Amino acid sequence: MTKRALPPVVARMWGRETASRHGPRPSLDLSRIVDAAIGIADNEGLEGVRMSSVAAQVGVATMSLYRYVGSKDELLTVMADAAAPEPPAIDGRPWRDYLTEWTRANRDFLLDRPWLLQIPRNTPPVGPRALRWLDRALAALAGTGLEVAERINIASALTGYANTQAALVHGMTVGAEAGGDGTIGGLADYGDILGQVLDPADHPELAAAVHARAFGAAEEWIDDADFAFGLNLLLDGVQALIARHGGGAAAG
Amino acid sequence: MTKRALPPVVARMWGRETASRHGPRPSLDLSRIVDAAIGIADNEGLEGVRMSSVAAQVGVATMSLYRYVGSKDELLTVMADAAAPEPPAIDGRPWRDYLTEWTRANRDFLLDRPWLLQIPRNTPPVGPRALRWLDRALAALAGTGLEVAERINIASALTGYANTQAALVHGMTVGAEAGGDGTIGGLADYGDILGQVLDPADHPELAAAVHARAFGAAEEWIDDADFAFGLNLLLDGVQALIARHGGGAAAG
DNA sequence: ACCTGAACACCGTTCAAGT
DNA sequence: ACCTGAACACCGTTCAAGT
Repeated sequence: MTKRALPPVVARMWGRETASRHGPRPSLDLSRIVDAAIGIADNEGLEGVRMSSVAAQVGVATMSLYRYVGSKDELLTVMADAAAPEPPAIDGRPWRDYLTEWTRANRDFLLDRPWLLQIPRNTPPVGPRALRWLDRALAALAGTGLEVAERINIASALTGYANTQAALVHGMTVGAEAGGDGTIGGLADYGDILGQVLDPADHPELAAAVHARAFGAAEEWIDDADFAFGLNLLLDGVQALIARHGGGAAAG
Repeated sequence: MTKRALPPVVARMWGRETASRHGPRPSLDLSRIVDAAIGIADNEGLEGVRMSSVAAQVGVATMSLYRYVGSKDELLTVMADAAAPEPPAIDGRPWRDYLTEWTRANRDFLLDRPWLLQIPRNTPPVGPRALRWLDRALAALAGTGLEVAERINIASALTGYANTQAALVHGMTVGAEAGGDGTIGGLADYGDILGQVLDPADHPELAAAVHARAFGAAEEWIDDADFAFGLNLLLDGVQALIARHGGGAAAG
């Protein structure tokens, strides 16, 4: 309410830095730094992103970066917003069609840049990109008669779902790689590991599932069907809610 | 299928270390180390967990820890499993009642130990505790006629939801604290920030929502109602699925 | 086989000058 | 006001001995 000063990271993400009056002009801007950092993360993963490597990439001394970013954490926060693509266009589609694509696109860009999954998000969305994603989801639900708070909750549940799925698929796909030392190398392995480790007395249901090779079907376990399954759970719930409201166009 | 050797972390989590034949007996075991590390994380947050601080806590040299843990990352992985409580007991309750409590309990222990949210999970669950949680969810759905794969997917969607919600609530509650420098200090701030930053042309729906003070209602925005809302979205979806299967006891 | 001290490598960040 | 080199602090991990 009280119009407090914006937190520094937020100000920077929106280009709201108080412009400096005199003295030499800056030789960089934040977006060049962020793009360089994103490029490094794409190529080498998040561990490749060091203040020194980013600085080298843009051709300045490491220290110069601290003119543009308060800390490495801030840099990561800004990267996380900038690395997302624009949300898909609505084009007048019914809410369910659109939100299906929206959620899928959300998951997909996380899988394209799995290092995004490693950046801890301690706040609700504040960056322009993330807020544009939220905005589009709200717009898609505009005709449904749902209240704003409900629509926000739905969008947040869907983002959460996209995140969870991306993390799961990524964890299964990559397996033993930089970072998680000697972990799991795909689904066959996973069932195998569970089989070796489970105590039927302690994990009866799982032991039965493993025995029944529920994890053996491997390839199709991770594919799109599972994603659609959970997503439709959520969207069915939304649809039921809309119906209960006696609301607008509950097309699908 | 091929009964590969267990990844070292997994072996350690399940106490499957190959016992050593002769020479001095170990002066520690993994669980003492892990408990110490958890204690530190509870008191000081995850940054307080250093190999040196953990070693000091158990009274050995830093280097000794590497007898029990391959790396700090491994230690974190083991901590993440050990820090979870046991899942709630089913007591013959109908699936919907139980899964509601299950998901809520899941969120709650994450909020009790928010440092768990910071530990990146690159794999599906492999620890005994996490697998017991999964097992109980499968058991609760046993009478519904759903297939194992479906039940696993449901459990995974629910854990994901618990995680997302915990992260959201935590991010909103703590605000400016160690780690996320000068970020958001609660919901009033959030609405305020959005108000300052949004461009109505670019974020029309959100701008309208902020204008209508959809974020101003503050206190109740984050409370239990929102959690229940999204959860019921999911559970309604599950219920619809069960009904479609023409399946068992869809009580709840 | 287990424990340990010293040493190394790496990296984020502070500081005091420079222009 | 912006850039920079040197230096500091911190911490995970390797190594070579010790028992």
